[in-house]
Amino acid sequence: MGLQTASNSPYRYQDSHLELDFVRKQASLDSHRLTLTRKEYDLLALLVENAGEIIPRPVLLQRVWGYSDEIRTRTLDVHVRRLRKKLGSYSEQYIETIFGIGYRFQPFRASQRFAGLGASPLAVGA
Amino acid sequence: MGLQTASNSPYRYQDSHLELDFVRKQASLDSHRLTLTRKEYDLLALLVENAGEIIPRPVLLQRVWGYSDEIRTRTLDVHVRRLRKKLGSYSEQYIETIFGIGYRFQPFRASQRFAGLGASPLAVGA
DNA sequence: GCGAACTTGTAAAAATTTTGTAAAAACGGG
DNA sequence: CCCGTTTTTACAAAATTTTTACAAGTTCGC
Repeated sequence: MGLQTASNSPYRYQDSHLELDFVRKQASLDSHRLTLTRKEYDLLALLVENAGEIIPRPVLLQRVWGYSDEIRTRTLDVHVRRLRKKLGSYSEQYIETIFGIGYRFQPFRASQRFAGLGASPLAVGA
Repeated sequence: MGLQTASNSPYRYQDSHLELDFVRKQASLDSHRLTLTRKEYDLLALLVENAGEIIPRPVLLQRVWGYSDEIRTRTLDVHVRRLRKKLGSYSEQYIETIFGIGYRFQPFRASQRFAGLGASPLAVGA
């Protein structure tokens, strides 16, 4: 055995709609190639690599743009918007805005169910 | 491991219009001999050998010209242009510009590719 | 609930970067 | 020298990125 499927390779992300190849730096949505600019890809890749986790704005600006905390810019918002556009109807589910903090990528879930009865999905610790 | 169909030798590339003989270092388009200069051939051969893969500009400049990353030159662009000219009407399909990264040779296809992400070894690393 | 202060969304313009192109200059073997 | 090849130059065109300006949404104190 020892077979490693594409879906659990560390060089690749895959869910039912979105696919990312971190080596070739390419993404596809529903088996259709997504044409992303460099910055768009970098941003998406960083979010996807940390799927399920909130990435604060300063961290995104640091890791994708190399910006220190002092710089005031709206380019992150604009890039998020363009990414969402290219993600089409899934964008709302994929890229989540954490107000006052940053953004979070969530893997696709077929049924947008709330996380059971006990734990609130809003418990983000911020 | 890469399958090798019987019709293809590693010393030769062939699709419905373009043919390259890596041993004789000759190319032909629609069965008509292409007269390429040495650099033109080297560039085309490198692209074709990695068909379907993006080759970053620094890699092309290194492998064809021996240039290190510091050197600023436009000779790659000029050579790509001359290659495209000699490839005639197919040039747009064959040699693709990956903005901000490099170039990619695509084998001729009557209908444009639909596939998502294929697994392939050559790293982009840009 | 209301409103001020702050944050994010959005569209469009502006700025920047990258590539395309033509032509001239430089190179190099014969 | 010649002549074909290669490289540089200078500018145009294209693509990307950032900024700007304002709309819309959120938080929080009162």
